[in-house]
Amino acid sequence: MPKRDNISMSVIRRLPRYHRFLSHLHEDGVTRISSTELSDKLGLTASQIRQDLNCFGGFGQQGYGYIVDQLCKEIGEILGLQNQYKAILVGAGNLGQAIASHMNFQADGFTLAGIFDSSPFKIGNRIGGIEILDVQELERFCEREKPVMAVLCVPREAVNEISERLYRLGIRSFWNFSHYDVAVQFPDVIVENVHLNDSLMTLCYQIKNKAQQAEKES
Amino acid sequence: MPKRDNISMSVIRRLPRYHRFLSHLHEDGVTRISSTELSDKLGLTASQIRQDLNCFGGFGQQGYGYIVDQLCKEIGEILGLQNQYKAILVGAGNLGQAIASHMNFQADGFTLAGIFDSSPFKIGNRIGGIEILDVQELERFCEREKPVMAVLCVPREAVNEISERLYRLGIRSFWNFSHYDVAVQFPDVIVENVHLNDSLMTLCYQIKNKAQQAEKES
DNA sequence: TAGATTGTTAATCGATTAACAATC
DNA sequence: TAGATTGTTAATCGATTAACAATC
Repeated sequence: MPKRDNISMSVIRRLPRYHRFLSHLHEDGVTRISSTELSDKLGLTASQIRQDLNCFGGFGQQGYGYIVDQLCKEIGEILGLQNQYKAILVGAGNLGQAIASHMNFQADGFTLAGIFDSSPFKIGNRIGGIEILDVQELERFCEREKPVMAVLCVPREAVNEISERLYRLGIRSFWNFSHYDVAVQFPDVIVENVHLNDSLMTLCYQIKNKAQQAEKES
Repeated sequence: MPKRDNISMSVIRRLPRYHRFLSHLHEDGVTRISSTELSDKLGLTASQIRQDLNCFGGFGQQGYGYIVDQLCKEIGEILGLQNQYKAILVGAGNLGQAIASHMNFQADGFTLAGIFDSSPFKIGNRIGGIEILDVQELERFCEREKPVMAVLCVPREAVNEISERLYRLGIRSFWNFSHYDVAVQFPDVIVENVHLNDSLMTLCYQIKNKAQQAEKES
């Protein structure tokens, strides 16, 4: 029940953080919080928090603040975490295996339903109770299970081929860990990129920049 | 040799992507490119690309465009990739191991100099030629090697303790994979967060939102 | 030179912050 | 009721886009 229709990605990207903080507050037994207190903890302005929340509805009470538990649940619903969208993971290398075992997909709105790799050394192994299947099984699996999202942990050379194949199998959303941008041209595709290299380079710049600033001041 | 001093993070975060595309173009034997061509490939405006680059200098030639190879190197230098900052990784669980073996730190401006864990089952093992050391060795190691960056792959309960300890050992920058925000209060700390859960939740929202839009239209 | 494309200034757009009336 | 804090409108700030003169 959004009040507005086009919520900007800037707002959306802050919601998981709100959700996380609120769930911790709840765990710690905090029952109510004001936008000002929350803004202190998060390093944002109270104004921004109220603006963000009011994109979706008036969750607070004037003169009182927000009920932690309730607000947390509301944000969870806005994000759609209860949906448990069916996902598959393709590429059970180092990173793929780590993602499969380390992430709590359930808590983030997904169910990991299948893992695929092409290496005979990996096929048949299990990660967190899920068997690694041959990529050749993709077609059969997708027809039966109809997953809606694919985690891409394949090497960059394989990204284009595999993403197009998955598109043909009805998958319209990708969580992409490969070092290259998914190039599926179809307009109805959602891609969330996790470019670890880009993130690391950004950190490098910040370090370099700080050093330069310090140098200049001396 | 930046022309301006305060480059916004919006600009910085686009640089690694430019760098990546240009290095591919270079590999593919492309020698020159115009901002318009580049903007097509990247899904940005030509204006934005020229604005971004001109924060740092005039790297192009009027009437001609940019020399791919040269521009790529310039961006690499802006990012500081040649620095090879010394880094350590703390927490050799699933994710930590994957990061250590999967990432090419060298290409992104860093050298991975040490890996630390507290589990006796892991200490002594090697990841990509680097031995996993006991976290108790941190003090000795840091005094000797003076790393400037730490990759945090520890569970959330440990983040605060470990980050403060690393701060005391002179580390001022963190690449944080733990599900919680690094809370080091000191102002001279640089934190680059990789919140995989947040990313996944954002993807969940986008899927939910698209489904709702489709429903409304029917 | 003519054509192309940059570098840069000005205009627009969107996101954040400030202010305050509404109201619990 | 008085005090507090929201929801919301208006003001500001920053980032993106458009336009064009400079120049290769």
